[in-house]
Amino acid sequence: MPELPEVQVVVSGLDRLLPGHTIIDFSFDWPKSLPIDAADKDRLIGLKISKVWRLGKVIIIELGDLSLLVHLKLTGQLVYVKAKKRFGAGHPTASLIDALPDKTTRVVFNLSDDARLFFNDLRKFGWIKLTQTNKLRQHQAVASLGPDALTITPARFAKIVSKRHKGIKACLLDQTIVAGCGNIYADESLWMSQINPETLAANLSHFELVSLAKNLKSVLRLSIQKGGSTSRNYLNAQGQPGQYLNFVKVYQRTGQPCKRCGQLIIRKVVAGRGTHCCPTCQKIQ
DNA sequence: TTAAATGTTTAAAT
DNA sequence: CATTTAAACATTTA
Repeated sequence: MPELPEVQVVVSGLDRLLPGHTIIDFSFDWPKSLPIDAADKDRLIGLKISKVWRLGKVIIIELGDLSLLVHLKLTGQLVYVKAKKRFGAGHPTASLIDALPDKTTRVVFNLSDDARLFFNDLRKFGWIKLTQTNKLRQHQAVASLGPDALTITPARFAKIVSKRHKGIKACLLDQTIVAGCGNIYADESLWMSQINPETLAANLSHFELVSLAKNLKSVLRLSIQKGGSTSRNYLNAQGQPGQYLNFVKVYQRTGQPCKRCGQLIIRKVVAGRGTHCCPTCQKIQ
């Protein structure tokens, strides 16, 4: 999925498009994508969307007293369609540009003014859950999230992370430590700060952790500015695709030269995820 | 055919 | 209790 920048891009776009629309009805063909019962379904009909925002990677569509929580996981997308206008982002598949619904469509919301919102999810890991807005932060999906990666101060990041006795990449991916970072931006920020992803967080210097936090924040901001990493088929409100993947330093550049020293980028599994790094700059082995 | 894919949760082991 | 690892979820593409 979509990490923080992609989620932020979706949220910003939808927050300009969805508020004011009422839910006329909706359907879903995969109950795990929208696990609600008939009573909950009735409660949603007729509600008006008030705003769209996020906590970590969880998208929140507020409908007054109720809210929908959306997690895109690895391959989820949200696509808004109204007449010829289309806005969507998430995993790069043809679903963002071809006719909808398609075979990855799990949920369709029919909205007022002939608008529709599609939740597509090829691998079916994503979900949409219903909660009361005033109990939002107690919902298990967001209750344990750490401070947001985009706004945490480098000093606070260093203080929190330095107490952890696990690998620094595992820390970056742990949403209870910092919320929002995922595999791409973990690799990118670790390369920028020249840190070995397997180093124990507690063994890193204060300087290194501050540097890592600064680089993580700057790469997240750059990606948001470029429309995220949905390189293929993401369309912003102006019909422009996400450009961030044109700027990656290590992610999916296995075998290509390091942009700092020329050594070939390697891939290894760290914290259970494919990890891309420069063996020289990041002192691997 | 095998590996890997922008994520999280859970069980089992250390 | 903290951490690590593997597996699970489900599907497509290289």
